Amino acid sequence: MDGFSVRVEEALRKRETIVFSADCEVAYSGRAEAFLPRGDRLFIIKRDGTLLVHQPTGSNPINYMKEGCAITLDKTDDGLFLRCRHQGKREWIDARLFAVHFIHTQDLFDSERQLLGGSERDMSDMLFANPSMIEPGFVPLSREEHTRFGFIDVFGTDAQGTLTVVECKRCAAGHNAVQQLARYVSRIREAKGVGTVRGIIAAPRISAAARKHLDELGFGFVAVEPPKRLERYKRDQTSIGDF
Amino acid sequence: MDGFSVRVEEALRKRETIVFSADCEVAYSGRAEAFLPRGDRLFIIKRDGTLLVHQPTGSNPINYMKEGCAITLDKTDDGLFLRCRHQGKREWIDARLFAVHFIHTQDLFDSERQLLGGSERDMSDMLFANPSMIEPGFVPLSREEHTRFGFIDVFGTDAQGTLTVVECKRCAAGHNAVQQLARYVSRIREAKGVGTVRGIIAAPRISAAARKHLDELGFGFVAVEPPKRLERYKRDQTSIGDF
DNA sequence: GGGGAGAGATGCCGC
DNA sequence: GCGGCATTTCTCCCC
Repeated sequence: MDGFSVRVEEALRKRETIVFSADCEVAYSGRAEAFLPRGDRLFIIKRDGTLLVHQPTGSNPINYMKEGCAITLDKTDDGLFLRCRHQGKREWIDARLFAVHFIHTQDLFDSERQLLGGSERDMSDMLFANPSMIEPGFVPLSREEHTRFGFIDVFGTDAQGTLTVVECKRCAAGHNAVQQLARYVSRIREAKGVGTVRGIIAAPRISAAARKHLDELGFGFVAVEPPKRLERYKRDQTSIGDF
Repeated sequence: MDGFSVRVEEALRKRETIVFSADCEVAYSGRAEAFLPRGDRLFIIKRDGTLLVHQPTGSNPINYMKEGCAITLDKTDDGLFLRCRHQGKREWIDARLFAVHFIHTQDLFDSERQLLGGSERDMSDMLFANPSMIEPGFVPLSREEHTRFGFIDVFGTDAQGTLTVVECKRCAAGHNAVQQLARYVSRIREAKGVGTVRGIIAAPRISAAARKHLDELGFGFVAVEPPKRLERYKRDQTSIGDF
């Protein structure tokens, strides 16, 4: 147990990644309040002051503290505590460690960022470059624009020259998408003094309730799948093998 | 490296928790597409078929697969690959492992669930029990109710007997909160044929834009902090020490 | 299983 | 810093 303290404190000083498992109980206070009774968990401490506590199942940490928390070990008469404080956010986690099963500390070298495709951004790029996917005669004017009316994915004119707002969703559109679209359209109507501004949702699909709402407002829906532009890139990566 | 394969395969068979770090590159395809170039990462595999890939900084996994994926090791002429397939979701992750730095496998015992307080649910419970926090004369009729109008946090009558919908937010209220409230109020007006249904947002604060929208619709705002009911509970827990 | 809404949401960007 | 909005959101609950 003492060897554990020494290793943790040395690794914290060297800003190494720390992984250990322990029989423990955990308390959290901050934006909410939580208490986790005794059991075995996996702890991860990163050099940026991130703390993760994982149970043996589930993809999300049962407790966590974001980058920038101060972590200390506190050996008291009541036992050994791992204390984690986030001064800026007035949050803290205390874990009482009844027994430590294993520990590993290591310096990890990684300067890479992940390349990501198929996002809503990629989708609006695709529609901007291929406006006929929205409808024949559509002329895009701008995309991904932070206007004073809000953040509009694609903005343009239809075959009749009518101003048209396109709201993209990379997955099924719901109420939120309809309400966002309605907000943009009504603000542009007001601001431009134009009675006829069209609204279109572009998404792989739309929920029945949202579709009903959309129809009532006189807006349109276009079925569009998000692009997967990385597929070719990855096929060209011989290093990652065959897919 | 061969010892690594043996340990992983034995741990997968025994459904133990597996932790290892490796110099690797990672590809993902599913809801989106991603590629992560070579670097050191920490891998966690849980007995329920969860895979997490962590970089040395940041609180979120850079790659992950939820519960239920099939994990295999594949030794090819191109090198060693960790392959993770999620048949139901048509998602996969392939990690090419250039070098493994350490590995630990262990069976973890944990049957506990976390007790949580300070949620929106706790907030509406508090307002239901203390209706004067909304306004004098407010009489609550229901809370957290799934009605055919939607999910209404607190529903009741004001001092004049007017039907009133209260929408709770545990943090700052924004546009969504105003739109939710407007939707509930208009549906109840329609359904009951009542012209006068009031709407109130109860939250710690409200954004300026949302407040403007709220005022235009004739709705009200009440500043309320979410309760922290676990504080006393945890103070009573002598086992977790002194706060 | 789909839809709707909350979450200790998180993260990003723009003002 | 706040605000708005996407997210491989995740999670729960109800229909």
